[in-house]
Amino acid sequence: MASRTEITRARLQACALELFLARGFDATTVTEIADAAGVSHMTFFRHFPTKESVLLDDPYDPLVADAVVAQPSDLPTLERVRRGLLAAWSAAPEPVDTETRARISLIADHPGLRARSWENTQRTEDVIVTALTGEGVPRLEARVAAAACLGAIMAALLDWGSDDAGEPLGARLASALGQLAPPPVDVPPPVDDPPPGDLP
Amino acid sequence: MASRTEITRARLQACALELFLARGFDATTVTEIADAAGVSHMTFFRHFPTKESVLLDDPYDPLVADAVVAQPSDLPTLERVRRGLLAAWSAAPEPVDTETRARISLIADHPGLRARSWENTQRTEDVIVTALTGEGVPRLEARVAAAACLGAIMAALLDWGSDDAGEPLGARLASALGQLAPPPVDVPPPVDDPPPGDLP
DNA sequence: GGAGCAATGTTAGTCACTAACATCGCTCCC
DNA sequence: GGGAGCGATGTTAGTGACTAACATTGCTCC
Repeated sequence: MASRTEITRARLQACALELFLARGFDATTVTEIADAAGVSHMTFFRHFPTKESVLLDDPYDPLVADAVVAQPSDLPTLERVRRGLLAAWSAAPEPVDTETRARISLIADHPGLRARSWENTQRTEDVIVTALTGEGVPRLEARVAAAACLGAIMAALLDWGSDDAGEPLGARLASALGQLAPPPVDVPPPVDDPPPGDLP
Repeated sequence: MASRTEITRARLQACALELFLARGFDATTVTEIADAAGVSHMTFFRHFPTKESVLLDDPYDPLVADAVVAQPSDLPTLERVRRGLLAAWSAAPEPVDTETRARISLIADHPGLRARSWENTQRTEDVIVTALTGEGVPRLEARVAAAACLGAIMAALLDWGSDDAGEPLGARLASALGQLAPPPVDVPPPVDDPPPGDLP
């Protein structure tokens, strides 16, 4: 059931999105959003801690961590995280309506918002890293695997936001993570890394 | 030669770092930094556009893009970017003094600063992506490769910032990028991705 | 019908950041 | 040597995000 506060919250989000699309994020003040929603600016901040968060409140799931941990533990960590994220998405793909698209577009075209949205991603990263280190995976290894996979996902998401080109989001995400997959056995000749000898 | 403005700028940076370490980033006001440096708060903003930028002004190099493009173009894009970044680092490893360490520590322990520093990384990403797409690499592919590699580097950097543990930074960066390398031919049995059929 | 609580409003403040204009100090040129 | 001119800085006044403290409203449950 939709309580009073949930209604207010939803109206604030809707009015904010509308104003952001009409005038741009920076040119819209919190007071204007609150006025449009018929509340005071204090009510806005009781529902959203910052102006950005009215666009960015993706409740990043802890079940992503479960999906990662559920992958076979003898896989390299990167591959484990990659398959976990793939599994989490196909288990519960987020609905992609016009409004979501508009939100992501706004974020993709605004460096400050892109940066802030990375804060959400970092929370997801933390959840994954905590789950993996709890299983004995070295912390740096877990962090790098999570950051690389989430970086790829973010790139695909923002790329889709700044230019849809008709391709569905799910396909782009799958293709992004596919790039991080180990190659099909023989395509690139196995070459060693350049000698890291002179790294300080 | 150090012009007057360069001296002022350096003093602002030094005073800011000192105050941030003593009281924390949020508890330090720009006016306090300016006072400590013996200038007005307006002078601060003439040298740094934001309070964060006094910590984050890493001039992210365009020669990274050159190093990436210089890698063999028949490699998969991810591997090309990975080797390019490795080459760029070993060609010009950034000096790691106490002050740099303190700066990165401050950033690593502050979610807002971590997010902002991602803005710098995005500029590097843009440079790499522009260079690669100029060579015919599909945009999404270039973005994903750059984001994954830079995500791994950021993770290693912040991990090092939040807990040095004596290991040199260069070793951590090399190990982070090493995780993204194609596996040595046979370790993980070549398994197909889970069927992506139901992706919307 | 009133007690109590949750949501909201009011007011006053701090701080990051900007714009407009004044001043100071150095250099260069006569 | 003495201004002219210019770059760096100061002053002042303002906007807007965000916070804290306290008042008010309106609904629910006894």
